Amino acid sequence: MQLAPLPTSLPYLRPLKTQYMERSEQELVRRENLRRIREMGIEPFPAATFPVTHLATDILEQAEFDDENKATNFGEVTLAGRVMAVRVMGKAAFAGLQDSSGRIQIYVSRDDIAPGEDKALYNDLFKKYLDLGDFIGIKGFVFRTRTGEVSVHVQEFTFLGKALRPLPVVKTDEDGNTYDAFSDPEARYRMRYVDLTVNPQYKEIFRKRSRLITAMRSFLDDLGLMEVETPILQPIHGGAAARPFATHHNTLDVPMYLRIANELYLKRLIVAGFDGVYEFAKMFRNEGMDRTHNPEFTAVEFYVAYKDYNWMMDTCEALLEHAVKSVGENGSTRVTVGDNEIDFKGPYRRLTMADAIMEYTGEDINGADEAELRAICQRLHIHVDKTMGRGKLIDEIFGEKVEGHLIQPTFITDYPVEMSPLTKKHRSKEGLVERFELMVNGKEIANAYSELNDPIDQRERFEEQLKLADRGDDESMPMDEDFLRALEYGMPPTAGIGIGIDRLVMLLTGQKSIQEVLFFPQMKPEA
RNA sequence: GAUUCCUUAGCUCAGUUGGUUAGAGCAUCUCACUUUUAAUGAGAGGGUCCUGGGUUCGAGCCCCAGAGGGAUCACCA
Repeated sequence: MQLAPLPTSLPYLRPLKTQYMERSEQELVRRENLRRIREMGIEPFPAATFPVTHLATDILEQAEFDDENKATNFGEVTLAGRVMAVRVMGKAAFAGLQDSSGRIQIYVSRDDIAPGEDKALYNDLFKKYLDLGDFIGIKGFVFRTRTGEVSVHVQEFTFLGKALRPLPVVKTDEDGNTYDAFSDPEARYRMRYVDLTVNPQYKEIFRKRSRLITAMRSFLDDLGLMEVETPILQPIHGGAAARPFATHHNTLDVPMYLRIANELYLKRLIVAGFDGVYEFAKMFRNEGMDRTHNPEFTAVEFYVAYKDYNWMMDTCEALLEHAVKSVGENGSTRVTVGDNEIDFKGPYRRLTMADAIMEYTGEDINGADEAELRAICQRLHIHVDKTMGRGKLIDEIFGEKVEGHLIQPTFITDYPVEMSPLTKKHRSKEGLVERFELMVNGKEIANAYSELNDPIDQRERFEEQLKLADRGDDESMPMDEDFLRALEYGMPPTAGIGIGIDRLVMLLTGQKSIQEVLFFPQMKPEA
């Protein structure tokens, strides 16, 4: 039995290189300021709750003023956040206070915060020992400056937390031009806490992501489905065609895999007698990384008994329309992606794969055998190799010539059986299965089928997959005897779907890279 | 995995044909300033030029290898 490596050799426990490096001048200054604050008898990391009453943005949006520029609809306000800019002019100063909602200007005058003889609170603490990035709390009143900027006149201020490292200082002028932006993607992704502090505009992507998931969840709840959790650590990695992450359970001394899909477990729950289940699930696939692939990604899957893929198309439309409304501007179902405006209002166009290929290439693949498909590929100048079977050839034609044209939400239906080992055979079309994918902006957003519930057919499909594995296909599905046993106990007809959350968020927020919609995208370890 | 580009101060970036002690703005430090707003004015400090080799009298710059990142392509969702 293999021994686990020593914990200190694990990359994530290795100290960052910067800990060994000499501290920069600015870091030394901040540590000295920290010491001075303690010397004044002030705790730079206080424990007590700070009673915030207002957010910056609420004041900026709602404040109304009298003739003396004092706010009429705000009394005493208490805010907390980071100091992001300071402009000291002798005995008075302006600063930018940034909280979770945005940034508001505060006005600090020496004799207001230090009314007695001792001016240390202003001269030392505020002017000298306060650094950009420090957390403070302020109490004061809302007013408008000579130049018209809504500000808070500070009467009391409280130190709430020291920043020992300098934040990048991003400045924006009155024309909206940004200077010294913290823009290096590597630094942004590795230090998302810095990124979202100095580039708060990116927070909106994650707020939309959160709203989208909340909306989908409430839709599925309203549909009567039950949210469930299924294993992430699995003894057999089933439910999709992908290479898994392998790990090992020490006590059981067995290999385990991080799930590449949760489909087979959700179907077991349909067997168990739940009429509808859903799961927002992290999936893990040990494959390439690029701007549309992260090793872990999120999908929502749901399975509903006594339904078929036609019902699922209707439901998918309704779900997406509802979800996009919750994220879009003013409840709109439309989003602008590059030069395209995409409308998620249903119904969406429904097109069989064969009809789609006919429409965009003029080639008829209905009833075409492998040799005829190869001839079509040659006419269309599509590169193929000998290992490709019928299903793969059709998939190539679709991927090369059709997919990219499908900008508005479009259901592509009726896939070749070879590509779909978990899907029920089509009720009337030989060689096809009852499957659809939803294409939006030229990319797949959802994948759904009438679920295969015939255990004998399912076993044959697994056996076909094993043959692929023997030929060297390392993405083929392994046999799952327990899943087959479950089906043998009987599963009702069921419709199931998986919707990729990350790509949907990318679409709805106009992001070209999946890294922009993940808080902590996977990166190589820092050197 | 392939191709290609990038890596210089805390941040954003210059850096000529290979040539003295590597520069700028912001940030930092000192001083002045009670309604400023990319605050301003005066002065100062701050560098593993990604790493390791090599060529050369001399390398941030040229060559080789490596690391990390971006973009494009292939596979996957």
